[in-house]
Amino acid sequence: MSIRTRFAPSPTGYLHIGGARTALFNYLFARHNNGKFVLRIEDTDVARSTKESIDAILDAMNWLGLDWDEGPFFQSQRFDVYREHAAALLEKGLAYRCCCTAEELEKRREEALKAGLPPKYDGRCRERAVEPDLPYAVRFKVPPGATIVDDVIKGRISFDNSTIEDLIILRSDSTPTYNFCVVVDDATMGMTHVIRGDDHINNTPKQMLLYSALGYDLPVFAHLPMILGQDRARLSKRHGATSVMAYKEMGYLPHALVNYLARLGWSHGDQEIFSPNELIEKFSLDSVGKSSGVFNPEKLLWLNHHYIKESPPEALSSLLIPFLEERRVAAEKGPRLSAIVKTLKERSKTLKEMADNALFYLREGVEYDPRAAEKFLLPENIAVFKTLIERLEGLEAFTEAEVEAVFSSILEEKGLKLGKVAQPVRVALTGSAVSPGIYEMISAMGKELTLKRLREAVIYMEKGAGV
RNA sequence: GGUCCUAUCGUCUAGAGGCCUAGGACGUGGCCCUCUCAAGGCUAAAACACGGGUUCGAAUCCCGUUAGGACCGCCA
Repeated sequence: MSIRTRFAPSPTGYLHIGGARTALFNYLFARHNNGKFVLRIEDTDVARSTKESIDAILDAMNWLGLDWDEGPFFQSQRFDVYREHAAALLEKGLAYRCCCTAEELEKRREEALKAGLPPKYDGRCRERAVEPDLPYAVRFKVPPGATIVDDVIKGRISFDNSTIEDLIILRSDSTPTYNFCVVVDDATMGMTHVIRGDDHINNTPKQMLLYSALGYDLPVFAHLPMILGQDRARLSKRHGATSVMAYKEMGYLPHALVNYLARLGWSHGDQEIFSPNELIEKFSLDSVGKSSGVFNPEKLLWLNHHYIKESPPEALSSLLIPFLEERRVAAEKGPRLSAIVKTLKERSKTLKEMADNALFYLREGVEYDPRAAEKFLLPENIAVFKTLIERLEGLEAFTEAEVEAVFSSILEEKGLKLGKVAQPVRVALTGSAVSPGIYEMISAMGKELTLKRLREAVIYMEKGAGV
C-alpha cells in the first residue's frame, strides 16, 4: 500500500517552528517512501480561523519548500461528511445526545478541580431515556476496557478507558469537533501514518476508539517529541521568534531552517549537514528520538552561515536585494552585486547582516568612524595614497591579483608592512577599521569608486595636516 | 489533582550488553594562520540524574526514586 501522510494545521495564527517540524517530518516520510503528502486545514472553529492565517501558513510551507501533493482540504467544507458519521454513531447507539449546557459543564469542571477530582464529564445524559426538547451536543460513548497505542516512536502505551471522558463530537450548533474530524478525515482520506506532536498522545486513545466505532482501520501513529524553549517549557513567543516567516525576515535561508529542524529530534549518525535530497533519502522514523529538545538559535545561526558560505554569490545576490531595498540602497547602482556578495559571505551569518555589511559599497559617500579616522587617516599617509592612486589608475581589469601586485610593489619600494598601508586604505574606502580583505574589496568596489574615495581621503588628510 | 511521556557534555545528538579511559556538532577558552574582521586549522574544559536489581560484564535490559514536560474545552 502506498504511504500517505498529512500535515493538518489550524489556521488560527502563523506557521510556527514546531508545526514546521511536524510538517517536515510528514513530508520527508512521504517522500522517502514515494508516498503522498497531504495538506489539510483544520478550520472547524469558524470563529478563530482566518483567511490571513491560511495564507500565512501556505506561504511558509512554500518558502520552506514543503510541497504537498493533495489539498489543501478544508474541514469547513466537509461538515456534511462529519454529520453523516455522527448520525451513524447515534444510530448504532455508540453516541448520545447531551443537553448539559456549556455553563453547567464549566461550573462542574471548576468544582471538580477544586475538590481535586478529575474534571471528567459524569455521563449524566448517557442513559437518559427521553429526549427533552432542548439544544443538545452529541457525545461519543466511550466503551469500557483499555486502549493500547502502538506508537512507532514511543512504543506501546496503555490507557484505561475509564480515564477517558465521553467526548463531544458535535457541538450544540451541530459543528463537529477536533477529535472527531481528525478521525473521519484521516480515515476517509486514506492516511496510513499519523505523524504529529506528542502533545496529542492523550488524544490518541479517544481517536482509536472512534476509528473502531466507525469501522475504520487504524493508521500507524508516530508521536514526535516537543520542541522546548531555553527554559525547557514548551516553545512559545516569549522564547523569541517562533514564526517561520520571521526567520525569512531575519535573513535566514529556508534550507538552513529545514536542516536545523530535521536534526532537532532526528539524527543520522554524526552527520550535521544534509542537502534536501539527502534528507529525503536518509529520513526514517526509526531514528527519531523520544525526548523533547531545546530550540537552539545559535546552532541555527551556524547552519545559516554555513549555507551562506556554500551558496553561489549570484543566488545570494537576488535574495539580498529585498534586504538592500529595506535599507533604501539601490543594488544596481553600485559595483556588481555578486562581486560584493563574494567578499561578504564569510562574514555574514544572515542576509540581514550581509545587507548591513554591504552598505559601504553602495552608499554615496563614506562616513568615517571618528576613532578609525583619527588613528589611520594621518598626513604621513598622503604620499603612499598618491602613489597608490597613480598605480591603480593604470590597471586595466582591476582584478584582485592586479590590485595585490600594485600593493606589493609599493610596499617593497617604501619598505612598509602591509598593515601600515591596508588600514588607512580600509578606512578611506569603507569608513571603518573593519572590512573584507583589502584586495578583494578593492577589486569588488571597482576602479572608479576606489579612486574617488582614495582622493577624497587625501583631501581629508591634507586638511588634517593644517590643523 | 488525574492520565501520559521523557531522562548521555550548557544545547542538539552518536551509542541498540563487551568496540566507551563515552564519539560528533553548536557554543565557550587557548594556540596557529593573518592587512582589520571573519573564515579555516589544531587544541582544551564539559555528560551517561540517583538507588536497587539482571548479567561474567551495563550509558545500553528491569524496578523504584527524583526531576522535567505534555494533556485533561461545545480549542485544535
